[in-house]
Amino acid sequence: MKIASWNVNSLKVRLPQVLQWMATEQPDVLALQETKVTDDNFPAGEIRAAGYQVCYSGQKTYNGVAIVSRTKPEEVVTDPTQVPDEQRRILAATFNGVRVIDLYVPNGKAVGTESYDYKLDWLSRITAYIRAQLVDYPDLVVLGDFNIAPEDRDVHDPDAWRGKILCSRKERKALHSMLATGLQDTFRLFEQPEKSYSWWDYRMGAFRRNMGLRIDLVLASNSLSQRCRASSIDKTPRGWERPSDHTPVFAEFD
DNA sequence: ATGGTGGTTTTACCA
Repeated sequence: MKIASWNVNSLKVRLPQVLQWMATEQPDVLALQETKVTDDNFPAGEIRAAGYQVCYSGQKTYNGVAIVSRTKPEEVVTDPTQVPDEQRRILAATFNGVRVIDLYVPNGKAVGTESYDYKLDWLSRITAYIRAQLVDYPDLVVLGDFNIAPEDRDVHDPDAWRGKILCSRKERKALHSMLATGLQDTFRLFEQPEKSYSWWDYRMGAFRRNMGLRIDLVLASNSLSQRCRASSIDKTPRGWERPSDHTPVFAEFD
């Protein structure tokens, strides 16, 4: 079972790239973030015409999550009680007995801002939700745009980013608390190339210069992670014309 | 040097 995540930064703009990537890579599940489309405008027809199922939770202009899949999404949840939030950032569904939670973690803007406090509070609440989900679903994947680089090796210039948004101590501590519920960062279960990143700013030729961060993660529950046989980042779509600023990440399970 | 790029029912804001 191949499970992928991609922050598409507008599904309207990126739908052809999503369909192309799925045709090539054949994931069983693809979690999307920043779809930026309301549910009544969601391109479900095009996705179903390509032979996939889809569920979604969106809003106008900002945020929005969706999961494209081979099999029908079951037990779909958009608003867990632990995380009251008008922003559309969470989508949970079950595929072949594997619980998948798609997250678009708040960016946080800058350390010390109201957005930063919202991010930390949101992370604390979602961790409570994950803890509860693990009781019901031992085979659990939590994936998406975490807007946190877990460690310095996930940052192109750790000294320049030290203490900044996406890298601050409190954000990393919040991610650690989430992992401590019983999740593994699947990317680090395997040997990986150095300087592997999943996001590059559109500005300053960041992709060309590989000035990136690894902030898109596929986490798997301890029991499911024992069946993980690969975890990778596919940089190819970031090099396409009119790309998202993120590239797909994915893990494969036996 | 506080810039720059891209998306959005835009002309300000978020990332």
